[in-house]
Amino acid sequence: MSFIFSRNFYHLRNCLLISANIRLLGIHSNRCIVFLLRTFSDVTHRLPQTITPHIINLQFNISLASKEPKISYQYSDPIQLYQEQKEGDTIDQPATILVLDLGTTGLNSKTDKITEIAIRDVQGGMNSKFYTLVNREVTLKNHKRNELHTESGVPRMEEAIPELLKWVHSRQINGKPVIFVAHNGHCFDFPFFVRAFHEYGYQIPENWLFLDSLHLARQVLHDNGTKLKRGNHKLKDLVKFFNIVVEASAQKAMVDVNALCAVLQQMTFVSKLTSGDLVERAYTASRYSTRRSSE
DNA sequence: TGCCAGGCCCTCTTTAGGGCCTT
Repeated sequence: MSFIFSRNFYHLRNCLLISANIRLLGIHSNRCIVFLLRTFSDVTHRLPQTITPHIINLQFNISLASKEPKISYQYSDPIQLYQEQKEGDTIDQPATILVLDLGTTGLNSKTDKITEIAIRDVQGGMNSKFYTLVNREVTLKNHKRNELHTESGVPRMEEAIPELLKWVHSRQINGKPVIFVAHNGHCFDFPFFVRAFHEYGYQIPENWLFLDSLHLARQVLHDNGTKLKRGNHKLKDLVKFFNIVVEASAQKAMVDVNALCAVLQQMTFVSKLTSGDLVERAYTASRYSTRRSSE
């Protein structure tokens, strides 16, 4: 039992949420018992060896009272984008595609603050989702969300950026570009994102690219002769247009990320856009930092 | 519901105005 958990305990917990507790339900001395496992030492010291063959269930409890940073790395299913493949070809992934959504205190990237970061790698798999609340010092209008947001476990932006850099690097394919996709990203998410990096002395890596799915939708869905009218390219409109079912979640920004992943998938198939085409349509961070330096 | 900022895009443009879209 210890051997199994020594290899998997933290990995298992991190896949769920860094502040998650693991409950093990088993049979011991002919009685049903529950063990709450917070650390590996709980496994080695508190768990009776006799329970080993009688584990009947594992439960995962998300603890909101934890003092640990609340950055979560979660599993997601892969999103298959359109891939032009001829017989005998091997599939070449030209870039890592990360769908991004930010929560903020308002619309002005110069004066408002990021409060929530949600990113999903369309490749899917273990740790393919990055989610965190940030800037616990700011106050949200929504009282219930503000209670979660101001907890001590919520990292400051300068604490979250190094974790974000490490995570993106872990998703990168052999130094190939990373494309961040966001809806109305040109005017909203990307200026906030780039400005936050500069504010804390971080440079956006040169091979990070940015693609606005609103811009893309207006171009490709119009070119494709769809009946989507001008003024109907909100994320909700696209979700409805493609008959996508959106799952609810307490992680508000991740709901939109999941929706945009599905929308992006549909758009690439409707317009036969490969990942390589997305790379060609993406911009560098200088597009969003030029305005800042000229102020 | 409308406001907030601002880049994009469309229309009636040519010089500009206004709606879209994001929290």
